[in-house]
Amino acid sequence: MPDTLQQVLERMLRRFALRAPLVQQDRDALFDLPFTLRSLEPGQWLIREGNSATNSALIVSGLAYRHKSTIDGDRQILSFHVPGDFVDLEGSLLSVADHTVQTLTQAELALVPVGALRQLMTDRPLLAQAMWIDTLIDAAVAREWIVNVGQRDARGRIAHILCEFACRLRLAGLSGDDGYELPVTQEHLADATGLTTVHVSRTLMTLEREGLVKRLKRFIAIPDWEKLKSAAGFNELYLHLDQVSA
Amino acid sequence: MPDTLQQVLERMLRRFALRAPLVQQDRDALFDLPFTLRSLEPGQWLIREGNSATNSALIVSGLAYRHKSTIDGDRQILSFHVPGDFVDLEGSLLSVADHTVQTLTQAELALVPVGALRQLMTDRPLLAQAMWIDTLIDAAVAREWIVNVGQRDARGRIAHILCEFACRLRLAGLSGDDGYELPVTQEHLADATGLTTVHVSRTLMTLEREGLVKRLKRFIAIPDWEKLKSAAGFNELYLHLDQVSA
DNA sequence: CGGGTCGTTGACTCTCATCAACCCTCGTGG
DNA sequence: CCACGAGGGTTGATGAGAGTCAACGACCCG
Repeated sequence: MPDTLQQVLERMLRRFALRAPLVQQDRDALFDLPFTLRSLEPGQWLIREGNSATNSALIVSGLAYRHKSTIDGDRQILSFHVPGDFVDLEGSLLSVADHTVQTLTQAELALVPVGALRQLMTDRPLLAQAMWIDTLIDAAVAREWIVNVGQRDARGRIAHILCEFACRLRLAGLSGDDGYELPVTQEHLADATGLTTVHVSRTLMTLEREGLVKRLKRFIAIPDWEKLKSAAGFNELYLHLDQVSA
Repeated sequence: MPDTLQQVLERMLRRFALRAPLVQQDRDALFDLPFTLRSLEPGQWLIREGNSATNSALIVSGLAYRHKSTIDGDRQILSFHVPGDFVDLEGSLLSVADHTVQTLTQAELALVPVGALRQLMTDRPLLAQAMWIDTLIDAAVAREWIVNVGQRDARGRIAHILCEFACRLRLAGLSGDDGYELPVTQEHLADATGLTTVHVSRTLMTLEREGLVKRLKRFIAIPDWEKLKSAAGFNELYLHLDQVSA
């Protein structure tokens, strides 16, 4: 068992223990889940819209994202996922996926068969509750994204998504104090915010000129967190951090 | 026990039974949940952003909606809820609400204390799974809304939300074959779609001129379902109807 | 009858999309 | 080692879709 997998599992267990009074059997059952490690190249599919899932995936390293396409081929990104996230837990409960999940970078995944997950959910209700909360937070983030694309202008949208990345990457241990590496093209940002790549570029330039962010390739530095937060109207309540770390 | 409550409960039980092999104890436990019936005027609050919930609410009659406000006072509506929906199930699992829930019309609610719900979730894992699926569908709808505000133009957004209402109100038994009563102001539609009331008005007029909808006050008739669907790019997959009725 | 809420319409403005050119970087292969 | 091409990012010119401001009309209720 490679080191990082161990770390990710332990972090998950700590997270779950915050949410319900787990007993030793819960811990055992969680670690006894069957899984296969898989290493994927950037852009490979985990789930395809219209299919039913055979596995749920725990991200060990790398990033993934979910998206949907409209009839006329426009893509909307629905969420990004970081190491420690259980992607597509809903796949084990819903018969058919309504969206697609793809790796964003090279990634290592622990694939867990949905059958084993369902069994775990019925056998260990407290674990099920803890996992349920993962999906609830996921939903809360989705709702904040509705606000993002529905109410904020381009500057606010980009600022907001940068704030969200800052929080979530820090929690995943992928961010230093000075900033973070964001392995995402401007096209991804555009599809996540409902803007065009051209306008994302302009907006990032503006944010940079205003001193709200600094960039070095895809490394994002945030010189003044409070200023960026207020440009974004960012309120981290929706991340439910009390359910994620102590 | 008034007649409609009985109907709503039975419909809920049938829905849950689709999702997990419930046994008699599950049914009993569900019906033994303590609750208080409450009748609310339009615009009253069920949940307030920043508070923690003491009850979750099963809608017996009437409509409700969830929303969030940005710093500068813009409101984004996140979802609408119809009779039979369990609103804010997440309130029993998350410590603090990240959004507000309000009645849209006069409504009757069965309020269930979160403690009893949590107990039910641990005692009856299959019921918990069935309820979990409610929240997963809710999340799936939220993701489709991201697509709606992120990718579609005004005409598509309004057409899409009208399609969604058509499906959901029909399932709730609130729609005839000719159309449905939509007890929603254009301001609500605007806040749900990220448009202004002025533009919603214009867009509805356009849809009407095109013959895609007919209106009589707030009654919406859809002369040609296929045409409206295609104007909306509507694909009902995201509603996961197989998990809602047989 | 008067006042409030809701919806419609017009005139004007502005943000963001579109189209297009050009740049940089990096990997590949001759 | 350099040429080439692809992917990603920046910039400019122009245009369209939606926002803003304002007036007015319809309806409902006290």
